[in-house]
Amino acid sequence: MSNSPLSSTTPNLSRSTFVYTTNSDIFASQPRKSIMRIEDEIHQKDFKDDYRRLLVNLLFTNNWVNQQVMPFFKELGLTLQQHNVLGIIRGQHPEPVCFGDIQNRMVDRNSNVTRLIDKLIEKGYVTRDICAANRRMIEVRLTEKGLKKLEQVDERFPELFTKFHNLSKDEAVVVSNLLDKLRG
Amino acid sequence: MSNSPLSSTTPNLSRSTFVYTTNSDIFASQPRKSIMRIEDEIHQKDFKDDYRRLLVNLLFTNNWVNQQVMPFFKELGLTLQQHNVLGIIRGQHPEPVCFGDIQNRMVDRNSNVTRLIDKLIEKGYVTRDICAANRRMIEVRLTEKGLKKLEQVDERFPELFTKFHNLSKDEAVVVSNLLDKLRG
DNA sequence: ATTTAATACTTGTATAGACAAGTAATGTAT
DNA sequence: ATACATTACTTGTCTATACAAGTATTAAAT
Repeated sequence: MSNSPLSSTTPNLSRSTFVYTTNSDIFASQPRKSIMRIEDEIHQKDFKDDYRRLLVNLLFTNNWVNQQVMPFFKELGLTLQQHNVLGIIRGQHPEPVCFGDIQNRMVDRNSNVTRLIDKLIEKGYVTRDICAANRRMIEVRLTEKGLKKLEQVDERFPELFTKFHNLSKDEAVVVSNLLDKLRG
Repeated sequence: MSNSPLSSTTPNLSRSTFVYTTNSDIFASQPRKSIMRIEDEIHQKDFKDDYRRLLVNLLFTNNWVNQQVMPFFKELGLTLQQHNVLGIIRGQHPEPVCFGDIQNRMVDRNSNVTRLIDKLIEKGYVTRDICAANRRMIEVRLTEKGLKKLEQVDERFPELFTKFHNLSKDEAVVVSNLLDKLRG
């Protein structure tokens, strides 16, 4: 290696000694799983502020979540947003849904509903019609094909959730509730 | 309103009755703050699966976090990623850092370091030089201007963290640790 | 010494996100 | 009835992301 202060090739293996123990550890045949704390992940010594650590952890975790979720939906020929929208439309099925309601119920509300629906029409999963009662509005309906696709996703969902099984159900609930509280 | 099944104009006010209580509630002059659960946020009745609720909550919370954070950095003339990179470079200052190390330490590792650094050079916050010892590598260094900008951000950080004060410090630590555990 | 492989960064492209401006339909006020 | 405002969706533009292919330099193998 070079003698420069740069050090790109140093292997990225500095795992923390911080370990979550469980009662059954003594009997475990596998070595205890060490957890990569956010400080190690991004090579930062220590966060002065607990809220700062939380912020960075949320951002970092989001990237991790995306990496778990994106390939899952990609295999199924959907994006995360497209699946989200399909699910919303199914929630009202066989009644139609308008764009505004889709927008309000979306997880990512910055997404452009018009263009998302365009994609879903291309794929044959939904239809769009001008609403007779209010011609500004668009009625979006699920097709048979769209319903089938959603069922196909449902079947494979458990497989996706296993990626989250590092947390117990109770812990998952705790995180969810605290995230609700965080947003206020 | 129209008689169609569409209902875009129904006000979005269906707040949950689910409320976090504290010991001091009895003495509080303000009404207790009701929390918007993820089910209410996205108008979903109930999640069958705790892990599914967690997944949706993580995705939704990420959007919320971005909305808190983006305007903060925008006012300072930076993006979140640009600030992240500047911070990494400062971590080594006055030694240079190469692209690979920046990549490894970034919160969002999908970002294109080349183009991010280009932006930071445009703004005069960093310099880039070919590493003499290994001419494949680039030495990135912070300028005085870059250092000043980071200090300016530091000064205003507490203001950003107040957005997270719906959680106590202890709760923030709990969430952080559980997120570490989630990623495994 | 020359080929082959690996490393470190660059560039291209297709898609998605952020944000503002635009259009058409409807509601409201006089 | 007409003008003005609001609603609901559309379009444009700029930037960012995801992913793949490309270039230059160095390391390793024979």
